[in-house]
Amino acid sequence: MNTHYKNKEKIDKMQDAIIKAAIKVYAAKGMHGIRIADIAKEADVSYGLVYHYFKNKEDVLNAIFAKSINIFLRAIENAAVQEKSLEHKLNSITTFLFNACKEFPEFMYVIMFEVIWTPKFLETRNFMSFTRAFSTFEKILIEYREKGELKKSIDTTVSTYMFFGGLEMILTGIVIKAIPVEKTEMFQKLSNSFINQYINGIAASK
Amino acid sequence: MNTHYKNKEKIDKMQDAIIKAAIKVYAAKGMHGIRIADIAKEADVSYGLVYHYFKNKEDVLNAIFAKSINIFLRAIENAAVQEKSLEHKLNSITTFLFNACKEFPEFMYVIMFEVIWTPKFLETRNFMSFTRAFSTFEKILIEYREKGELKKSIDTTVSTYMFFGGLEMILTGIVIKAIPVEKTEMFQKLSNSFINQYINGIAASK
DNA sequence: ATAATTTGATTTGTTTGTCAATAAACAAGC
DNA sequence: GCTTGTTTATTGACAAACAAATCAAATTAT
Repeated sequence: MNTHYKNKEKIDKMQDAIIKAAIKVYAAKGMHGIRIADIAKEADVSYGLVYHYFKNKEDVLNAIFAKSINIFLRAIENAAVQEKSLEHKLNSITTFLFNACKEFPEFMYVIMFEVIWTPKFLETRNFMSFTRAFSTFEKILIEYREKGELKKSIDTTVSTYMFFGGLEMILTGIVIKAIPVEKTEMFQKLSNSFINQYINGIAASK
Repeated sequence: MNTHYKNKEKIDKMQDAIIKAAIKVYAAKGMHGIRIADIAKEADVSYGLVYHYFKNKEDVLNAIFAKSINIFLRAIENAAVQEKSLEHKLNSITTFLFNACKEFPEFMYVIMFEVIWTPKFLETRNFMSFTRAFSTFEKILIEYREKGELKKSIDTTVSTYMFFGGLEMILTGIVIKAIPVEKTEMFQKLSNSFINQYINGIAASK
């Protein structure tokens, strides 16, 4: 029984190491260019060992997907529950993602460029968790609209998509270095600008 | 001389037909799954003929990319020049893209899911034209900010990314049918909601 | 008759997934 | 705590599968 646990732990560790390597390769070569041989090399294990821990290549890819998507989910659902004001909730989500961009750029790269928009992904139940995130967010908006803090006229679906779309595009800009971020404070500044414009719009107030 | 012209025309037509087929295959199988054999079949030509009109597979992909990206560019740069008010400019861009979604969903699918976020794409000068579109848009915002129609405090880079990001996400939602659009009028409604929220934000006015 | 187009079978190259051999980890008996 | 047997991890060479690119032959247009 004790040994059982140890084995499972070891297996998990090894799988994780391989996935980590796979993500690195993925980020460098993309969905198409990724090769088991490269993953093995990056993980510093033999070719065959990858097949000891994963059934096949698809299995590896799915593992990447599954691991990736959970980052998003937890951040959003946490924020939905934990924070009090709308602004705090939004800030909690964006800050989390901006930090992830800063700390695990390769990881975020994979999530944003490859995982989300892959046809394979769109078919899996990973996608379901993605839409769940969207609807969790939309519920927050609806709640605050009913409280009177948001315009009665807004289409919350559109708002939801705008939030994630806008955020994703900015994160993308950062990851591909189209938006330069020299100092760490810049992240907070970007995050604030984003939320402020999202809530208040860009038009000059009359 | 005359024959020369005719040849060029014919070649263009053939290349176009193959690209069109390639886009269809691309939409169905993605960057990874696309095979010359499938393209040939879809275009109803022999395998070898694809290699008569294109140097190799990469050449075909590049042709897809190049063709795709121009749609975006023209819409944006047209709007920048033609329309008068900011709202009209924005509306011109969104309407164009919403219509494209309606009329060529496969095409838009390829552009949004595959072309834009492919590492290969990010390296090419296709990407340059993409950033050019962004900066064209940003210039519009700066112009109207100076006119006093937009808040002095906005970060125009963030606003630009929010616009394209939000728009892209909504278009994505439509293409993958996460946002259902039964009637054609819905497109206009979505487009209006988007622009209105983009300009005025979501917060209730005090 | 000549040139341009079109074909698909063949070659060439690459990558997956298998497998038999080896090493390490572990448990049981002495 | 040492020996032996058994299971599990690890290796890399290899075969099978697959898809790209080539090319000589056939067709069609001029």
